[in-house]
Order: sequence, then C-alpha cells, then structure tokens
Amino acid sequence: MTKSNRPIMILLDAIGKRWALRIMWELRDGPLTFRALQQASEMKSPTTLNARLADLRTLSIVEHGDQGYVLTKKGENLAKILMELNHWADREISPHARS
Amino acid sequence: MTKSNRPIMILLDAIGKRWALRIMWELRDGPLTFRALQQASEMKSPTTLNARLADLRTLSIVEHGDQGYVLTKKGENLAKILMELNHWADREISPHARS
DNA sequence: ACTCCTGCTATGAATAATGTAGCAACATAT
DNA sequence: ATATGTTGCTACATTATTCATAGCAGGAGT
Repeated sequence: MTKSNRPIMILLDAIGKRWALRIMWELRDGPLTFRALQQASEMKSPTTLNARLADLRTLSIVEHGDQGYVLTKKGENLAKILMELNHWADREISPHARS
Repeated sequence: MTKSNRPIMILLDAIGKRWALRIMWELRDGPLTFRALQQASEMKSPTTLNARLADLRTLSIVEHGDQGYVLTKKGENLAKILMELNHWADREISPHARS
C-alpha cells in the first residue's frame, strides 16, 4: 500500500476514481435517492455507485439522510470548486475534444 | 458509447481517471521529463502514464516541449483550481481519513 | 563506437468497473 | 392481512482498465 497521508493526496485518490466527481455534480442542487442518483449520473451499476458513495461518506463529503444522499457542509464547499471546474470547461473545452 | 458532449462532462471524464490530477499536480511548478514525472508521481507504469498524458494533451492541458511535459496556459488555469482543492483538503481532511 | 538519457511499446497478471438479477426492509394502499 | 411500490443495496459473471516489469529506438555527448 504505502499511500500518502497528505490531505491533497487523499483527496486526489478519492476524486480520481470514475464517477466520484460526477456524483457530487449531480448532488449539487440537493438530495437524491440512491436510485435517482443512479439515473441522474447515468450509472447503471449499483455496485460501483455504492463503492463511490462509501468513499465520499468516509471523507464526509456526502451523507445519507431521510431525503436520500446529500452533500455535507464540507461537500458543498467542495462543490463550489466543482463549479469553477465547470466554468473552466465552458471556457476551454470545445465539445469536439475528447479524451 | 454515447458520451456527453458537455464540456464539464468531458472534463470530468478526463480527470476522473486515476493519475490525471496527480500528473497536473506534479507539473504545477514547471516542466518534467517523462521519467521525472513517473518518479514524482510514484507511477511505475509508463503505459498508464502515457495514456493519461495523451488524454491531457488532447484537451490541451499539457503539452510536450524540449523541457519535457509542461502545463499549457489552459493547464495553468486549471492548476489554479487544483490549488483550491489543495486548500480545501488541508482544511477538511484529516490525515487519517482514507477512501 | 560506446554510453547515456529520452519517450515510449509490449505483455501478462492483477484489480476495478459493468450490467443484470434479485433480495430484505419499510411504507402505503386495498 | 396482503398485495404493491420504493428504497438501498448485494451477488455474480463479464469486460475494461491498470499494473509492474522488460526492453527498444532515437538522439546527444565523448
């Protein structure tokens, strides 16, 4: 293992997994149930969704309440940075470029 | 496939791959050669490094010059957002939490 | 010609993600 | 009480991605 303990590395590990940022993106406007989140994110596999949610819950970015899954206060702050990524993408990415 | 054409989705696809953000992080202070980047990021597999670099080059975030790999102007703007992620992580993540 | 350093490619093994099926707990409706 | 729907998942086999190691071809310097 020997993973870094530096906060940024822990964060990069978490959000450098497929769907992690997408989940936060879909939760930006409020809570969604597990299934609603699955549909909003176009993620068909509940296995992976559940794994990513576990990651995000461990970092206290997302929590589960009676409305379903929601961003925590910390998560909302992180989502603000996501919005900056959105602005950057709108400015700098043409819809034809793909990775 | 049927992938989204929205800029933010293209960006999330790209940076939601392992090592993508780490590579940008390591390039934040200037150019690095392929091998230097490999060591800085602790990535042992050149196959994956090369795949991620191809992604980042496609989006014009990174380019290859005679100093090695560097962030482009666009890439530097994106790196600024990375710095905010760093601040967020320093504030909100305790070094014990792991995903 | 010999030795570096560069940016890779090739390859098989390990790990992660995918899509489908389905279950148990709970709420509501009949 | 029983049927119906919704919830948050787990199980599983398939497919895709990543991994670590080996090694190669091109260019520069000596």
